[in-house]
Amino acid sequence: MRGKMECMTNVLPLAVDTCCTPLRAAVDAEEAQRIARVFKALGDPTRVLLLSTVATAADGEACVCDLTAPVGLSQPTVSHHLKILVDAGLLTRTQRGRWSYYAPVPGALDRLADALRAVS
Amino acid sequence: MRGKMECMTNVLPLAVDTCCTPLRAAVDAEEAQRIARVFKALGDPTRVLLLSTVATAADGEACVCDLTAPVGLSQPTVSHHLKILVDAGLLTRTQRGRWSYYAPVPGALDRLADALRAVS
DNA sequence: GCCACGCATCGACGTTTGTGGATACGTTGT
DNA sequence: ACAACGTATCCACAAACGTCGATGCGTGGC
Repeated sequence: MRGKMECMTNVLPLAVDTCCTPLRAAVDAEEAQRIARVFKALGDPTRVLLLSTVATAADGEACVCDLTAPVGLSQPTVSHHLKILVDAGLLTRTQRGRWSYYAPVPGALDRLADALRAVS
Repeated sequence: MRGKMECMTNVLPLAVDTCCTPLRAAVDAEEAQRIARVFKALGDPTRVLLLSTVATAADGEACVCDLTAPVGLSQPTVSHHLKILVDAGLLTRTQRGRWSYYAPVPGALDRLADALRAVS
């Protein structure tokens, strides 16, 4: 942008190149929305804690009753957060007996790190 | 969690090992909050688009007037989103003349990817 | 000194989000 | 069949968020 004199605002369409080059992102609006939806799922400390707790569990999975104590929230709230993580593609839910076991999706965080690199 | 009979809920403190092992996350509550704050900044499609637009700009920086058109929002709204990205440590702001130039913080996204790996 | 410009801040409004209590659903054991 | 248990869903509510118009602030040109 060296040598820029003024900005694109209120510039006639014919003189679009007299100012700044038209800026375009590496991702389009749809992909940005797709990426942001996953990031929003991790935009809450409770969900980061839940994801980390599930990922570091002994068998790589945990049921809801195991997760309420570590985060110190009620069971409906924990179920709510877990559902958001499942919808974001970060956790899976499998029901065995009366319990719902949540486990991390393999490679999901790696793909997220790749998406992070794709932004810039 | 194989051989689990019942959950930790309503279990006497003395019998804590009769059930599941007490779960602990790889990150504590404070680090989870620190990580979530950055992810929350990226949890909006407009901000993802803004970050990508700034990062892929010709000189690695862009002023506000260049960024309103790509996202199709008003100038106050764009300034608001840029401030959030700056507070999250993802962008820097430098004022030259009448313009405010925003540029990505080097290595910020890489450090975020590392934090992502530390979660699991 | 004055005006135009680019940007940040403020005030307001509708929407979304996080949370917990109450409740419904599916499963297990008796 | 029935009761107890673990979870998901529904409802309500306070708080936070995204957005824009109006306004204030600093800079540059006249």
